[in-house]
Amino acid sequence: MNIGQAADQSGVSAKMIRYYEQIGLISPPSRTDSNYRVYGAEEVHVLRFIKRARTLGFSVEETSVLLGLWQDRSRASAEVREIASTHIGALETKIAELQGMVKTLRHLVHCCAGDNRPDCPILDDLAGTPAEQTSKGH
Amino acid sequence: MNIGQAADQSGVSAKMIRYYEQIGLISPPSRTDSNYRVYGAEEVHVLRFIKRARTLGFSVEETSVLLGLWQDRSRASAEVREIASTHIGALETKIAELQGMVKTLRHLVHCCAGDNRPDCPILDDLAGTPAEQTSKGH
DNA sequence: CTTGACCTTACCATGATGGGAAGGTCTATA
DNA sequence: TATAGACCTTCCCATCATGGTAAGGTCAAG
Repeated sequence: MNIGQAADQSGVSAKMIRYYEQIGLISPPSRTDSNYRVYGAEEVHVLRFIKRARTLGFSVEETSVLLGLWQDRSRASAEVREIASTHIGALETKIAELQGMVKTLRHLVHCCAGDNRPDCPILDDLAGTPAEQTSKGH
Repeated sequence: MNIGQAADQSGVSAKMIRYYEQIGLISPPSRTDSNYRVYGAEEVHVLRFIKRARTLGFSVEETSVLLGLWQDRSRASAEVREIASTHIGALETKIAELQGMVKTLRHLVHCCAGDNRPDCPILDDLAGTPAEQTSKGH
């Protein structure tokens, strides 16, 4: 299987497959006489594992650890669980931050007439003119 | 005021102030004889505007537009409102994505014993062994 | 044998930020 | 006054994950 097929079957672009190989996330595959990379079902399986982990928001670094645990028969599932739990915490922090932003913006949009008058509470708030903290003092 | 004081008062690092100047987000300040950048209250005000917009998740590009609207006396507040609304939509999409990830991970962690047994549903799921879609079939 | 779709490497770009080096300047203190 | 140390300057490099492009080799079908 060439890199293009492997990309199609795994959902990882050919570009990224080469990149993952370069940074050592996956091992270099064998090559044809004409220097084409050759992949088999096992490699595609690994790539799908990577794709799934990335989709779940794990960094490449974390994915590398998970991949190592996956391929290590003597791994402790507690370790995997801990990585996942930590990751959930990070995601929730991020969600809370974004929700804070949305809340503030919603308030601002609500207060903004949206017509052609140059008086705009959104800009006033960004400029810090009224109270510096709009979402708080509501 | 030197760049260091401006950084302290605006919350934007000196490094980023120079960067914003370089990409044209802010105009070059005057300089002392010894080539030091000199900032006043107005410049700090602009920097705070930028800081606030960035904190709210606006990209530098969007911030640039908002800054232009802020400084343009004939601006339409409808335009600002639209930018903010679009931004809220993008943030909410992102939040939904992250929540999807958290949901899947939660399910996985819940199913993972967390002891030393090498059987780990998290890794199984990442590998796509069971059903490819864990968060769906619950 | 040509055409077009693939593959290879190598380099550049993104966005927003940080780090560091090499050198100039300013201020306080010994 | 000399010197130390805290600033400032520019310039270059790194991050993280990904995409693009260019120049060239290969393969399969017509």
